[in-house]
Order: sequence, then structure tokens, then C-alpha cells
Amino acid sequence: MAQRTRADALSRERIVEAAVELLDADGERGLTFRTLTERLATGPGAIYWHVPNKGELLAAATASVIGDALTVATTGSPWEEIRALGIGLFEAIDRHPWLSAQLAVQLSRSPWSSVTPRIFDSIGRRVSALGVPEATWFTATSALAHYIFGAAGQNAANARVLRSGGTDRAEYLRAAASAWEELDPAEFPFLKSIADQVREHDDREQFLTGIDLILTGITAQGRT
Amino acid sequence: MAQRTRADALSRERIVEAAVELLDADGERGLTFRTLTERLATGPGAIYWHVPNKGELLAAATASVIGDALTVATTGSPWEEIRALGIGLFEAIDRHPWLSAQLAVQLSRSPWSSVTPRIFDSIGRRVSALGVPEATWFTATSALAHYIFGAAGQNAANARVLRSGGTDRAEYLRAAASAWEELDPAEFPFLKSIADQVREHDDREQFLTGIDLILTGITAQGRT
DNA sequence: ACCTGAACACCGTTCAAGT
DNA sequence: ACCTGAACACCGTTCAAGT
Repeated sequence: MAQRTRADALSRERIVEAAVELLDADGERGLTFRTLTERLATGPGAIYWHVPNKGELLAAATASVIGDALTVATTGSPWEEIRALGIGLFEAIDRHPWLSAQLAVQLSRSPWSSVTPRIFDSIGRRVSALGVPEATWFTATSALAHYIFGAAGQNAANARVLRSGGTDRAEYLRAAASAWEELDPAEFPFLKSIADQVREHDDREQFLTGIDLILTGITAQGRT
Repeated sequence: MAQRTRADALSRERIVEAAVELLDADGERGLTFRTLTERLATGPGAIYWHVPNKGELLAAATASVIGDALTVATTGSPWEEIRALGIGLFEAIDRHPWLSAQLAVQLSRSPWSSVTPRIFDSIGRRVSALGVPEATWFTATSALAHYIFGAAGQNAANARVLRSGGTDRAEYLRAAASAWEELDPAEFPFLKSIADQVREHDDREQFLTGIDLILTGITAQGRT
């Protein structure tokens, strides 16, 4: 077969789509140019014609998956919409756990290109509608964004442990709580004291409580 | 030379120390087993005798650098100590920018081993001393930790751009602000509106404002 | 017990050559 | 313009052999 027919022609979109599938299936180590060329039945040169390098491919995969999570109904109060945005990102990271490390890498490599501006704008738009002084907008947006990524990533990590091991959720939490209780109280007094809270908490609910906490801070600080 | 004399004997500590130096000098791509063996004047086998693999080496380098940042004076109010802790981590990440992505990777890979418990305990201890209900401790601690890592990482990324390029800070901020102002207002209304705030802000001060914001939320929510 | 260094499997990337 | 596939430089890791 010389050139491809139009139906199976390679394109940036098809490559990114395949990359996301490989990442979902096996995490970051699941995506290599070998697995990618195999799945797309082509050679590395063909992929490099559409994509400059692996970093850009990962960035494109991240942008593609985050994009959907940022489109949220605009029918609620700003507070409600921020919660909805948080849940959307929370679930995206839960479905695609590789997003967590990838977002951090992108943020720390090129903070103001690629996907970051869209996330900041999406959150910031609602923050500016909360009715707090303009001087607080940027810091408030940044606090929300970092909390969402961090907490969602941590949840995804827990979820991954749960899926990979055969253990169920209750058992996992019980094991974690017991492990904390056996920590040296001189070195880890706090973890020890909250060990039993971990036993019966709901991840989603706790995540939303954190968003409410920050929103409370934003509005309270804005008022003083 | 057959075996090493006692003075230059290899050890886990010496390997980790060399790894940190390489990471500081050139980021994550600066640390390979070739550069490491070269600096330590040895072969890969010698390193593998002290360290199980590269992942563990990165984890050890992270723990070594974070450890110092977590020891903070215990003479202030909980609120003040949390601010001091934040500044300590902020500066550690500023000095060792590779920490940012590394902490995210560690958190998302094995959330409750390695360095995470120590960070959580260090922050959580002060949170529990704030006088808010115990039910809020864990969420509050998590919000603080994620904000600190995220915001510090973003600052480090900006700082790295500044150091690598020849541009100075004022010029960089002016360029960023101008770029935001030229964004499509339909797609990025928020970034456009805060473009001029970016021109004259202090990173450290803004970082601390964010911590105060979250602490305000914690204590306000605890009161209702 | 601790170290040497050649060898292995695998990775991202390039490029002359084809259509 | 788009694709092929061999080749290159480099990476983490292993292991038989030494002292």
C-alpha cells in the first residue's frame, strides 16, 4: 500500500485521539511512538509530519480532554457554576488519571500557553461575577484552580490504587486508616488524629466542601 | 583502582546529593544515569546497588529537599506558622524548580507514601490548632497543601522563564500583560480584564494573600 | 559487601527515498 | 503534500565478573 485512501488518512486529530486512548489504557508509559505507530498502522515519520514532537502530542491530548470539561451550563449563580466546573474537572481527571501529572508538567513548563489560559479564564469569569473587589480576582482564581487540580489528582490516584488492586473501597480506607493509626505519634500527630475521619468520607463530597471553603474565604475576604 | 577508599565511598546519601545537584543545574533532563555515573566516577551497577531504580532516586531527592523546608519555627500563632510553612515551601520550589512537577508525580502515583504524609502532617498540625471543628481539618489541610504546591510551581515556572531569557521581570510582565490584552475578548474575557493587575504585583505577596484567603475561609466556615 | 563495565531492550527523532 | 522504514543517539536496567 503506497498512500492512504481518504477514509483512513492520518490527521492530527486521529493521532491525538489514538494517543488519548493509549494514555487511558496504560498511563503515560502506555504512549510511545511504537505503540502509536502500531495502532495507526504507520511509521514514525508519518506522525512527525503532523505533530512536531512528543511533548506537543501530550499537550494536545491534554487540551483535547480538558476542553470538554470546561464547557459547563451557564444557568446557575457564579458560586454554583464554579462548583459545576470543579466537578467537571474532577470527573475528567478521574476518567483520565494521566491528566493530573500532565497538567502539572504543562503548568510548570509553559504556564501561560496551551491549556492554562482557558482554565483560568473559565474559573475567573465566575469569580469576577461573585461581586468581590477586582483586586482579589486573580489570587482567588489561582487558589481555586490549584485546589481543583491537586485534590482531583489525589482522588484519581486513590481511585487508581483501588482499581488496580482487587480491594474494594471500604477495605482500602480501613487499611489506610489503620496504617495512619500506627504511625509514630511524635512524628505524625495530625495524621493519627484524623485517621478515623478517612474511614467514612465521600471523595466527591469532600472535594466540593473544599471548593465551598475557598469560595467562603473569597467572599469573606472581599467584604473586609 | 579496585575498591573505593573509605573517604570517597559511595552511599545513598552521596548519590542523592549528586542527583539534586544535577537536577538543580539542568532540570529533570539533566539527571540521567550517564551524567550521574560520570559525576560520581563510577558505573551504573554501583548506583543500583544503593538505589533500586530512578523513580526511587527522584523520590529520595524530593524528600531530601522538602525535608528542610518543613522544619519551621514553632513560636508563632498557628496562622503565622502556616504562612511561614508556605513561604518555606514556596522558596524551596523556587530554588529547585524541578520539585514542582516531581511533587505532582509523586502525589498522583503513590499519594500516601514518601513525602506526602510529612507535608500533610506539618500543615495539618497547625490547622488543628486554629480552633475550628475537627470535621473540617482534613479538607482544610488539603486545600492549603494543593494551593501551596500549585501556586509555588507556577511562580517557579515564571521565574525560570525570566532566568533563561535575558528579559528582566518588568519587561516580562509587561509582555505577558500585553499578550493578554490582545486576546480575543469573546474567548478570554477574564484574562483580558485582569491584564493590568499582572503588571505590578509581587509574587510572594500574592502567594501569601492566597494563603490568608484560604485561612479566612477555614475559620469562617468553621464558625457557621 | 561493594563495585566494574559491557551488553540489552527500548525510547524519541531524523532523513533519504518513495508516491 | 504525505508517507515509508531503516538508522541514530540515547536512555534505564541487568548481570557476570572482579575484589
